[in-house]
Amino acid sequence: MLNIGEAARQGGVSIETLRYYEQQGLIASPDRDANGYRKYVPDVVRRIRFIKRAQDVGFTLRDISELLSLKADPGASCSDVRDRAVGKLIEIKEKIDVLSRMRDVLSTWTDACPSRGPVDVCPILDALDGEEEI
Amino acid sequence: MLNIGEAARQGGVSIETLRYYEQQGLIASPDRDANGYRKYVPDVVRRIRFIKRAQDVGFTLRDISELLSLKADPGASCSDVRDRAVGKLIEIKEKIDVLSRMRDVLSTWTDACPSRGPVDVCPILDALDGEEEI
DNA sequence: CTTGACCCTGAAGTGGGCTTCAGGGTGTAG
DNA sequence: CTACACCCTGAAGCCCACTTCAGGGTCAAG
Repeated sequence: MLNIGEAARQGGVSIETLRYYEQQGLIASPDRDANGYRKYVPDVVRRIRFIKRAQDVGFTLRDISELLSLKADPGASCSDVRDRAVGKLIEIKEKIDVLSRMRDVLSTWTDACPSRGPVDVCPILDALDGEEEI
Repeated sequence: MLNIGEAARQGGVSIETLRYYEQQGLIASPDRDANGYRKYVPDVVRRIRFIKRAQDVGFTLRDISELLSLKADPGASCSDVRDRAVGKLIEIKEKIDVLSRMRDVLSTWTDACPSRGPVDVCPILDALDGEEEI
């Protein structure tokens, strides 16, 4: 059995984060010691890492909550999980598209800027101020 | 002269947003009519669009504030502006990199999922649960 | 007995960019 | 006169994932 500090260390999160996860229902409320301290089964570390890995690929805590429900539900199918992953993939691709467009515009602008001279002839400010649509 | 509704319409933002920009110092407090209504010079529309365009390429309102200060400062140089743009470009590229990695991992996972069968044999959940680092 | 590391709680704060709310005044058409 | 669109203010709420705060208890070493 692990106290919260040990569980946090092994899971790679802070103690506060762990309490937050519990409050959000991502981790079951553990039993308590006589002194009121949380006592975790070692398996909680696996759960924490699940959450972190899911976050690393873009899932929100709300998403992860759903994934954990599916994981625990014998009636759930693999395609339910895949659907969430595909949905997230689409979200991420959209974000990449938006950011790529920003990058392209900014690249054009920084390339156009001579990097010297006063701001009243700055092509970047001109672009921001101008009538042309991006 | 424009009242706030007209300025908002022409700038493509909401009235509340305009008041918020004023509060944040992005737009100068306009003169008021006898009834207390804001009266904008038509040029405010250009300012609003500057802000929106800058947001569109990834600048935060804080960044935009700085850009506007540079724009108004005769002592500022073009390279000051370019530096912010280059910094933002780097930020954006980093975000794209992070998202691209997420996309690649999720792609691998969704490709590996047969999309049928129960969740206890789901490769996506296995990956999230597993020991392998992403 | 004190120090220091650990644990507990509920509530509030953070950042970013708004939006919403509560409670009002103004202006004009019919 | 009434309906309706428009304007005003300050404060609070929203999302997300935490972090920080205030104020306290527990426990082992020296």
